Amino acid sequence: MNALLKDLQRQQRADVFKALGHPARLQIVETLAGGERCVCELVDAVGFGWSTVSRHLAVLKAAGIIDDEKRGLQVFYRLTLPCVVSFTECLEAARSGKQVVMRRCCG
Amino acid sequence: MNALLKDLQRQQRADVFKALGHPARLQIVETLAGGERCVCELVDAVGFGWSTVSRHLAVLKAAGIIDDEKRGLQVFYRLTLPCVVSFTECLEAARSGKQVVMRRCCG
DNA sequence: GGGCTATTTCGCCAAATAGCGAAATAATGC
DNA sequence: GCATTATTTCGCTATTTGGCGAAATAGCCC
Repeated sequence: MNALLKDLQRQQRADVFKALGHPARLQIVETLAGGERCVCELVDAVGFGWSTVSRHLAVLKAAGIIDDEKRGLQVFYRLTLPCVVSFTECLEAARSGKQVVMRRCCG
Repeated sequence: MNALLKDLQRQQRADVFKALGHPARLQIVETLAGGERCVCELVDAVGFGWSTVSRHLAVLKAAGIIDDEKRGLQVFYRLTLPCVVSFTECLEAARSGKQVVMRRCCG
């Protein structure tokens, strides 16, 4: 396989990780694990200003982790990569030394 | 559960993602998936200077993703969270639309 | 169209990150 | 102890990130 293509793929995967590498964005993902939410609910959940939350959402969306849909005045966000949640559970399990079987992949 | 404790846990998980959110570090993890490597091999693999690679390794180690062991003059690094590799495969599968069952968790 | 509400974009500043090369550290062999 | 080799730490600079509030945009209702 072409090395440049591999570099590009790696960069895209790195972008996914980078997007998840911030507590506020992780909390957004956690919240969305419970189903779609409008921005107002996410602002409540993470406790930052609207503009800040909006930019965090844009980062997650650019990485392909979430998706949005406008309905009326509100924009609703939802997880497109639910395996992220399985993986965070796996990380927690690794930290606590518990044995856990990872759930199904998103693919 | 205590909210501050939750915040701390979230920060730690975010640190894991953040550590993985750089192509050079992702390439290091990929390389280590094939077994332990000394720093010189990793420098070859990622194509940056020694000091830069060393700092990337420190970031990965601080996040608990890799571990090191000094033997003689060389320092060998190895993966402590191999599920990271399963997860990146899952991400790749999600991108390409393939169905994949995620392998066992690290815990 | 005008006013209201939900959300995003912009411009700013402070802090963190990523690269480099030089200097410091550590283990080995003479 | 001194030279050599492998690696890390330090000091520097350029770039990116993350917060904010103000302004811009978009949909709805009158």
